[in-house]
Amino acid sequence: MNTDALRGHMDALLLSVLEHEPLHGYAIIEALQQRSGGALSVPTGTVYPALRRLERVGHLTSAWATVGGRKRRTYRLTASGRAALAGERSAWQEFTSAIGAVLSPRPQHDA
Amino acid sequence: MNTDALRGHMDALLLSVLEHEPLHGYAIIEALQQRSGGALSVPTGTVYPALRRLERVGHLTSAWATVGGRKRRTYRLTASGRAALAGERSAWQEFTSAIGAVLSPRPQHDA
DNA sequence: TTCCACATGTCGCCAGTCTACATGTAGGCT
DNA sequence: AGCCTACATGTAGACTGGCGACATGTGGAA
Repeated sequence: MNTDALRGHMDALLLSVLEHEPLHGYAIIEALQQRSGGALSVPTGTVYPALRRLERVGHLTSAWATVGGRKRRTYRLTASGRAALAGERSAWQEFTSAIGAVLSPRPQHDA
Repeated sequence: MNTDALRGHMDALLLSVLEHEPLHGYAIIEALQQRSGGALSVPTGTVYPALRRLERVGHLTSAWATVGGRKRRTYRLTASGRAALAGERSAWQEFTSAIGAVLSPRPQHDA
């Protein structure tokens, strides 16, 4: 799976996966894959820039850590990020219900 | 509503709205708006090029008609378009379930 | 020493959506 | 007559953001 249809929903995904625990980029990618049952394979070229963008607008903060000799940049939700997540969730509801309403197969109208 | 998050789902919307009856561009825009309960306002600059693209790849055919002195280009689903619609529908299912799985608020894990 | 998993990052491409503009008819209202 | 709105189609160009490909480096196992 995984067309470029994710467009516009990446923020929601990233914020959601960071809701309960701070994670670093690589772990975020794995978390997305696991949570979606393997359906989502988000490439690094998408995730890292997106994380930086979310930090730039204040929805995330980051901190470096070294674990086992590996450098990680760990991201954490801010209050603003939490609010944004709530907004993304309701936007997602509206979005799916709107598209779903159009897409749902309706029986051929019979007189 | 209506961000550019429609990206990648326009084809599905257009094919779906044409499933049971041929329509012309202007009517398609109105149909999308009605079916979505007013949520979708797709601009002409999106719809007309998209229709032409779908015709180019063989999912639609078009024919001119004059109704009340107005020229209309009426689009109709082809067999290929019907197949594409089925594909779009199942892709939409997969898509929403994948994103939904990530987005759904999960309770804070407590020991 | 080779290879893979871990880990982060950038650059440039590109598809597709949107804004704004251009064009024209029909019909109602004043 | 003149104006406005709904109907109807279309294009050009800007913008956006996800993606593929590349670059870099560590730790550990074979």
